[in-house]
Amino acid sequence: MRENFSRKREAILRVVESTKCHPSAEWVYERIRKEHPDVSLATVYRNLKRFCEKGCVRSIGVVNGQERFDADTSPHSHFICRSCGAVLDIPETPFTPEALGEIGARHGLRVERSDVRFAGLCGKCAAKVQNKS
Amino acid sequence: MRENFSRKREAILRVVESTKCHPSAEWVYERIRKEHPDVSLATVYRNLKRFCEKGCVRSIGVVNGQERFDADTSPHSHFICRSCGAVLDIPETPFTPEALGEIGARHGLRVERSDVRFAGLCGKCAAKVQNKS
DNA sequence: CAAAAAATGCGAATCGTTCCTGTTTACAAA
DNA sequence: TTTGTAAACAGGAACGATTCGCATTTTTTG
Repeated sequence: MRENFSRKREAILRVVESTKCHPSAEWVYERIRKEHPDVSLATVYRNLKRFCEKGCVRSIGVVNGQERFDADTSPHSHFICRSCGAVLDIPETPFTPEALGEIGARHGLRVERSDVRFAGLCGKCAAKVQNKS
Repeated sequence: MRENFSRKREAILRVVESTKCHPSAEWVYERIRKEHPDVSLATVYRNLKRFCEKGCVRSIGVVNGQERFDADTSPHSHFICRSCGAVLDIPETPFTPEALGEIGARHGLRVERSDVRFAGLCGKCAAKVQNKS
């Protein structure tokens, strides 16, 4: 049985789950308003935070001043284009849970997770830069 | 010959270079004011941004809402304590420049860098949690 | 030293996010 | 169906980090 889920909460989760663009709160808000014009931005923020706490959504950190979210909580990394801000999934994940344990032991820490962010230019932006010669 | 360096700019860079705490702009501001009480917060921000552009300082991203900086630009990773927010250096760096090239080729991207963030509890905070049993 | 360029201080503005408060909704018991 | 209660919500105010605008000061150049 699913948890307590109000209509709007469910709609917000569906929006996050239905995209691979790693949306910001604002993006989710714009999108949700097409179906539910009476949802407030505060509700989007509240629920995104709640989903992260419950573990069904993951924050992938702040990109250009906005926090970005991902409903795919399986292990994977991200690439961020420094030109257009796009966030793409990258399957490579260098550290196994055991490796995290070893690193933690070596430094006297309890390492729970690792996040890898690649940065550079996505295909489109790399092409644009080329053409400016 | 070093670049154009005003007195205050130099002082700000020295502060960043003199700590391993991966400071925020606010931290640098508080610290610099002990020697130069007339430095403004805007100048700290302006110069941190400039140092990042010049490459002599690196941003290590946003931690608890504040951007954190590191004057050690050699390859290394970071651990962030989810309880106290401390940022520690971790020598492990899983991707060589060649590996980044390969990953980029595989996905049609120009991958320029990778940043690894470990998260969990630092020694002190792990101990505190233990004691709460 | 004078003129031009660069850097700064300070307060206002911006922007993402969170908080506050009165209202609405969901759900269970009567 | 009505009533009571807790959770969720809307909307706007508040907040905090960062940036901007512009007058003033410092540094550089000739």
